Amino acid sequence: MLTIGQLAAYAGVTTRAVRHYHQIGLLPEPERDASGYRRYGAKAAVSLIKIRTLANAGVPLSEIGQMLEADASTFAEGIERIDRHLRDEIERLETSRKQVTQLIAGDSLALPPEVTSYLDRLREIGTSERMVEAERDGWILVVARWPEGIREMMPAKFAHLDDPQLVRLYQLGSELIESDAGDDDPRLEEAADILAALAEQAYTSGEIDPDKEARDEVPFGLLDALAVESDPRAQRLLDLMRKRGWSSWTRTRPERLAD
Amino acid sequence: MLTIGQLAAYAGVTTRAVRHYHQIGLLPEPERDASGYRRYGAKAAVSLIKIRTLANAGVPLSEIGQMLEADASTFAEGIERIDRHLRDEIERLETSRKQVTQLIAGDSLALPPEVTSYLDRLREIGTSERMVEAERDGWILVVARWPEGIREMMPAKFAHLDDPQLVRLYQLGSELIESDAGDDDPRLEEAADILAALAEQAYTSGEIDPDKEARDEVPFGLLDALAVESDPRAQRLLDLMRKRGWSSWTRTRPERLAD
DNA sequence: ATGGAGGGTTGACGCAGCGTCAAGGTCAAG
DNA sequence: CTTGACCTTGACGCTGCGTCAACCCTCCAT
Repeated sequence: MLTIGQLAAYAGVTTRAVRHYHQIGLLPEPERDASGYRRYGAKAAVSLIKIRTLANAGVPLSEIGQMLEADASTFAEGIERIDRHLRDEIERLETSRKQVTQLIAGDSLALPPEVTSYLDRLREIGTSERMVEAERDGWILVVARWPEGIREMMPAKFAHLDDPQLVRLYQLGSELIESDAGDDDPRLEEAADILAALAEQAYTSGEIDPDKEARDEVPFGLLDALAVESDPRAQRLLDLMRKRGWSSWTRTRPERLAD
Repeated sequence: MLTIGQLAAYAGVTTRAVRHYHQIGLLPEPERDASGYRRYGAKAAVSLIKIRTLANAGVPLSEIGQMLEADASTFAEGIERIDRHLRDEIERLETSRKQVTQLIAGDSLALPPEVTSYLDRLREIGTSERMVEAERDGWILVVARWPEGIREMMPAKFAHLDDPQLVRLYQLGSELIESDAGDDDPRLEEAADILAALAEQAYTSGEIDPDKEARDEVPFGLLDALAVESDPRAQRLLDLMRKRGWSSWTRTRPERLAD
């Protein structure tokens, strides 16, 4: 006759686990000896080992009881379910692992490689680190909203970097964000002019679909808000854009107000 | 400004999750509006998305806060840890899956294929189903104790089945276990004779190492107990073996009492 | 103005599978 | 007789939220 400790050791589990199985009725409570100790026979050891085998395989304890009582075909059916579940779980972890290894590269937290390359390009053209970080956070919001569409829009974004206007814009942004210039800095006007010009280009070339963007206002609002939260002077930039007939600098759609 | 529901929807989580992150201090509580509603800015959305990215990757919430604050090298180190953990987890599940698919074959619950083949062989030589089940439970105990050694001992076991004595023994066992014969059935004596002869053979041929087995009494005791629990008449068999100078039928070692 | 739908608020319990005290009683050995 | 290793029950803790409950707020249609 085994004590609970011996039984547990034999099956390679803790005594707490055994008592837990008793509590949930998975393993029947054995007889007690004179002093109230549980005393186990060999069948208990066999049962416990079977239980652990299924539990190690990921079967929830609540199902193990039925599985051990089931006939062959029901059992096989249960096994099938378990196996599917295990496959799904493994797949989930595999994709997690892929994402995690991408995280090792600095910016890629929550960002696909295309976008991190874009950020690296920004650094190459002299964009300041804080500006890149602001840009990165913006992309995080964009990717969260259009995880699929991101791939198709990136080539155009890269191409855009050949435009000296855009390069100048990032330069202005870098200077401003690093400086303590006030709301009245003339570079804000210059930035607004460039933004308006770029918006005009994009709009007339049909690159922007106002209807499409109208249906998805939230992210644009968030992007504007993010800019202002990152640097309050962005508010002034938004105002300047509105004066020029654009509802915001990220939501490049002419407003009715412009009428 | 977003409500908690809008924020949650944007990041693809539930409001409960967001509130949970507040509770544990992972996401700072935002300002409230006049009616006490939480109002979120864009930075909260960015933070929440970052949090979910790490959480989806399997990072415990308790570590995410530090990881997001950490510098690049500390972050990379954390990622490394996470990745190792993911690898281990995947491996664990893979082995579970292997075990589970083996379970589909009937007897293999907690048993390696060598043993299930052995059980199938027993069926072929006419061993009754209940006898096979008893044998199977015995093997479960054996495998639990010597998971490594099982592979090397099985060939000898298979070879043993060529011995007509052993075949007869399983036949006797099958008959007895299926019948309601009493303690005085002469077949018990016959079985004891065979067992004693086999034990003698094994002992003189050096197949058994008494010292080795002495160090590991528990499993032998369990096997004896299992037999008796499966069929009380096994007790009589044990007694008969003891009379013949063997301490039990599974623990094939001569006792001092035999002096 | 009213009522209902669909938000929001805090508080609390529930889940799986045990780990881990706490506060004792028991057993075997020296 | 003591000591240390075991046993007993009971209860809380952990992770990451899900799910009531009971109530308040806002907006829209009537």
